[in-house]
Amino acid sequence: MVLDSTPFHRRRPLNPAELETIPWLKLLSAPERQRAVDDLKITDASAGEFICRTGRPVTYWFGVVDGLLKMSADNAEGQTMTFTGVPPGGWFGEGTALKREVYRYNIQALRKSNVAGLHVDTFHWLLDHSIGFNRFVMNQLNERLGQFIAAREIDRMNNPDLRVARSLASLFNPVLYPGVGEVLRITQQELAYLVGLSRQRVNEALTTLAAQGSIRVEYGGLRVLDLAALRSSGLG
DNA sequence: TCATTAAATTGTT
DNA sequence: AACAATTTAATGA
Repeated sequence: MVLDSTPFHRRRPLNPAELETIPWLKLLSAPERQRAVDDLKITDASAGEFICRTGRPVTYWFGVVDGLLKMSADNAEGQTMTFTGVPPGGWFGEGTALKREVYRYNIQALRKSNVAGLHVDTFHWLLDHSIGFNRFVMNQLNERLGQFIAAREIDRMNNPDLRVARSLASLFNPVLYPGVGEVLRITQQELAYLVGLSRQRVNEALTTLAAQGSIRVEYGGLRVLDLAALRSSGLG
């Protein structure tokens, strides 16, 4: 295993199409955007590769341009607990970047992904200069708080169909993950890793949800038909 | 561009 | 966990 905590030694500038996927860029003024674009870098992460690890000092604020990442942490018993998946359009680590501390979780690529990074110094410069950026970060923190509260409920649920439904609803969150849109590119195996169920059970749950009309199962991905139903199914 | 082959993903047991 | 069926990606003419 490599000592580097990020694959960012292979970084390169972003092309225009990749810049388009970054939701907060359009909230900045021209000079602010210029500064951000000058600093932004992108890299390929192969499946299984770590973007950042627990305990490493914060160097970048990260965002998913393409692919799928997994956020997890190791507990005292040495077991890995998965918090959430991070699909395209998602930016994470702002809490840690704010405090310039160390990463409190591992971020690992579930499959070959493109990950963009903004240096933590530029992150702070934007916080000091851009109201639009501050709004974005505040909104982001608030939305994620709601997501983690929902995640606690998911953990308590014993019904696998509901677990899958709620986890999917999180991944389809248009505020946190604006790059996802109608179709989420995720295999049933990847979803199984995130939810903590077997692939067979996930397949069964997806079939049930499809029969209810809230999603459609496609090869290599899922299409959301009724996000509200995913969020509230099983509440009566 | 098309046909063939390999790889990935899904559905089922 | 293993298997067959299906879909996509890769290859090369």
